[in-house]
Amino acid sequence: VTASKPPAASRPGPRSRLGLTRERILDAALDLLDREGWRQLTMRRLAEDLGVGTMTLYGYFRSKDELLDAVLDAAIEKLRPTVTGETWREQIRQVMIAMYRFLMEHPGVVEIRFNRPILTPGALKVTEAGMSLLRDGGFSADHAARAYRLLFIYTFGFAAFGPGKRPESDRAETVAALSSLPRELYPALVDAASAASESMADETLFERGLDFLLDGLERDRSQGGQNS
Amino acid sequence: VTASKPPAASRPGPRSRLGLTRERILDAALDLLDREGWRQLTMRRLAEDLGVGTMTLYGYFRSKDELLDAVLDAAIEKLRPTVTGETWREQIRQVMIAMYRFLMEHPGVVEIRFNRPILTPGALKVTEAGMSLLRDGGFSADHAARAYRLLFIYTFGFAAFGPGKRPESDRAETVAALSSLPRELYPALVDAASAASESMADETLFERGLDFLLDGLERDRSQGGQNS
DNA sequence: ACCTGAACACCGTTCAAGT
DNA sequence: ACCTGAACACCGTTCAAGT
Repeated sequence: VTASKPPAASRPGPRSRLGLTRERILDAALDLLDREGWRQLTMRRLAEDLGVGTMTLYGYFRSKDELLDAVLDAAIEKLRPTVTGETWREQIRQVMIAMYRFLMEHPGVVEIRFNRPILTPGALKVTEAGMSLLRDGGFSADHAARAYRLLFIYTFGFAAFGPGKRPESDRAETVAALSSLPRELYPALVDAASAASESMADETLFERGLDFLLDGLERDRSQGGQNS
Repeated sequence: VTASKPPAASRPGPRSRLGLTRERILDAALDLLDREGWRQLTMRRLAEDLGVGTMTLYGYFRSKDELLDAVLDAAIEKLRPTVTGETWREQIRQVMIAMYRFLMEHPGVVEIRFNRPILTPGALKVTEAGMSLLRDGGFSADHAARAYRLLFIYTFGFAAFGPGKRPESDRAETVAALSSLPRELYPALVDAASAASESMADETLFERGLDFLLDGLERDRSQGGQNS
């Protein structure tokens, strides 16, 4: 939550005897997070992966919270959307799709973000980029902030609650469970479950919703400052 | 995840010597969840609140996971949207707004749902209701499933990542932190932060995005089965 | 039949000590 | 200066025992 922590540069960590650096710890942490999930990312386990004593980590990060913030920041640095579109709409669309794909590859990032807001430099950079796209596209500061927030929430929400987070086997189980429900009680659900197998790909659904939101934002924008 | 657990009726728990029932436990759990959050909801703490030994709870629920599922199910039972609209659009809109408000009042529900999908009877009932609204409105099984999923994900995502989750003091802090960033690095962000104080209310933003999605769904529907 | 304390295998973190 | 084991206050849950 604190935006005014000592930046990484001013707090390089110890001059390690073990070849340990903040960066190496963060890499190992993101690895563990992506491979085994949020629940397995413990200080003890991470230290074990690195072959050091648990408490050694506290020489590089004051607490697990600080480490998690740093993991997020380092991960987000890897999100560098290539923006080639010509209109604000194409541009922000590319940004959001890149963010969605990024979050799909790093589900742990969504989980961490879920528990607390991120105001870390890397995250701010992304927000700044998106917002300035909108400003350049003719949105007022106010309007741009709302539009970005809406798109951001949508994208994170999709990454968090959309399908595709779980492995394929889980999904098959779910479809099977739904299909076998009593049709008297859940007619619409059972029908939908049968149709679900050949349903739209997740990313396609994401993009469709995204386009709906962009349609709306575009309409609002061209009508000038609407309400509020 | 399992949809075929023994329903509550067939597993009434012990004939308590302490006046304890599944229901009383669930009430206490939801209370604790809403008041102190997901992290405080521990078996030990819950037992303490109820004035019983920790292990007593395991006579009523096989595990914490099973208890959480039951908490969710009980909570969702309280979500009974009053649907007075005449068109599918008005109807599903009312459902989603009711869901959003419900989730705002019970943030813990979002947190639990985040960690695993819910296929509990209460949750299924809500889905069934929403889906059949759409079917009645002329959506195909396939189309209705996708539309509902999109709206559901949006609503949960907004409840999870939208503002308003945290207390007002946190938000003020955030705005202050953003405003004090170096304007050279984050011009759009700083501008937006200053404008943010008089920004749109959260629920208004939620409804606006919701309407955008509904606009899109309506357009698709009247154009008949689009792609996929 | 219902309830429970002790114990086990885990957490994050403090503290005092090692080199 | 860098690293760490022991210890503390927590988890969920098993197990054996109480009534």
